Amino acid sequence: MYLSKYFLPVLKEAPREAEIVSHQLMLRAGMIKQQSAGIYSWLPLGLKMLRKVEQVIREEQNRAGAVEVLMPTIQSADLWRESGRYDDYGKEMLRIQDRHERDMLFGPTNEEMITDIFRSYVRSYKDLPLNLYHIQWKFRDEVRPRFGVMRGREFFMKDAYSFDLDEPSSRAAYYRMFVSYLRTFDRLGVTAVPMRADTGPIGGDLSHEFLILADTGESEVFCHGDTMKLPVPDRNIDYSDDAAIEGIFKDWTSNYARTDEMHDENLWAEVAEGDRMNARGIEVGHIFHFGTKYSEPMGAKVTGPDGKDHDVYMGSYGIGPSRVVAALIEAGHDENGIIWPDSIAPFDVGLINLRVGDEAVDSACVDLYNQLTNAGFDVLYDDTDGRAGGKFALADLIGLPWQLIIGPRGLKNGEIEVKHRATGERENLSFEATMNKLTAWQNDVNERFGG
RNA sequence: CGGAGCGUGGCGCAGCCUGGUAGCGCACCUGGUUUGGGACCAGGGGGUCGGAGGUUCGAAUCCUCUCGCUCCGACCA
Repeated sequence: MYLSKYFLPVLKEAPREAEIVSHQLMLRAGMIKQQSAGIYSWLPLGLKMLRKVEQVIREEQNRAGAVEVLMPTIQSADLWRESGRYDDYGKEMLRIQDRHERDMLFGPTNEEMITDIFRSYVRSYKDLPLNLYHIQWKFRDEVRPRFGVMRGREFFMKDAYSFDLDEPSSRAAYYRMFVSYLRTFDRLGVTAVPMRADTGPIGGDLSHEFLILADTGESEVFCHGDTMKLPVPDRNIDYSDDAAIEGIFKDWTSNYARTDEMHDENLWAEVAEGDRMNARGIEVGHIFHFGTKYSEPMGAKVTGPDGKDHDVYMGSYGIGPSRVVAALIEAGHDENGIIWPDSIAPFDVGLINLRVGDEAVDSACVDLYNQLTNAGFDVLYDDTDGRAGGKFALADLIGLPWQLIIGPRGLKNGEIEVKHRATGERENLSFEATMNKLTAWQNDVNERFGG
């Protein structure tokens, strides 16, 4: 992408209303624009990140055996009356009427609708297990939206729903999603820790939250240090091996790990002092196992091997990609701007032309741009007629992993200045050495984080 | 929903207390000089001061109402 043809409206100063760093940086980097309290437009750079996060989540859901659907944002109130939640959900649900004065709502979640889909088609236990998910905008009319897209009213969420014949198989489905979340956050290049969670108004008896660790996180995290050292299963994981999956779940949940909400000082005291880890985190995922809470009132049954009808056991599994984007920034930034993880930056490389209009520099940049693009790199080429300082500031602000700086001075020696955003390391390399370095990096990233 | 605060060119702010017809920095446009870490000179465009009503000869400024936004608390991916 040529910067001159892109739409990247950066701000030198952060708008006053932005208090936390991710919100400030998202506004400054031209990723989002607020339209109303808790409601945002996603501009090209922000959308690019949102899509990348979404895609990682999708790949890991698919790998774990979930099947993607897409349900509408607008739902009929009737479904919610069946489950009893139309009255229970309260003011957080945005209620609207259509022209025929039918009661509708902007979906805050989709348990009812997915249960309706399920009961419309599935009759036999032979069709189970089934896990359907979608990635769709949700609306919750929060009393107090804040922190940019971190707590918006409209937000993007991946929500998966599992259906099983009985409780043991339903728990197995829960464990699969648990493990899939471990892999998802690992691929997103962040440390996310599962914590035992309150099941809340949604009900159920088994629930975990996943928190991305960041100093600026809202939740206080108490966990056993060993949890941080556990290996995340690699891409060859076999999700059909229930015992192995349950083993991973047990490894990750045997140690104490809770947020301030569920914290128990007595249990915490039992953790050896040297093992206690106290940190802050941002909740980005939440999974629930809730049995027949919705299937029973809504009549979602299958015929079992015994020839009788059984209410299906369900669980739901959410990750908010829009919040994840903000959390990545909270977890990775410095005074100059964003530092994206290697695995999930909006572009791989920023190519900076220090002397636009100089024939030699221009053609060197274009050649390198084409070469990199052909090699599979996503490159943002700063071909604008700006000054060096401004270009460097922009590159640091949007936080691409690599900056390739080409100007007349270095070009005389056939060299490019190669800067790594995360470490600040810079070196002068030949064009060939630059390609080799980036290719090695790309291979390493694919190896560690690739699907 | 309780408490606090803020709305003045695109962004950041001053002016308000003590009414006199809107200003600064950045950004933007034109010309020129520059060009390796947010240049300089000259010229220029853009705001009915969130909205409505009131007081007054006169309102960004005082009064009333209203809308929007932010922060703290209770709740949430």
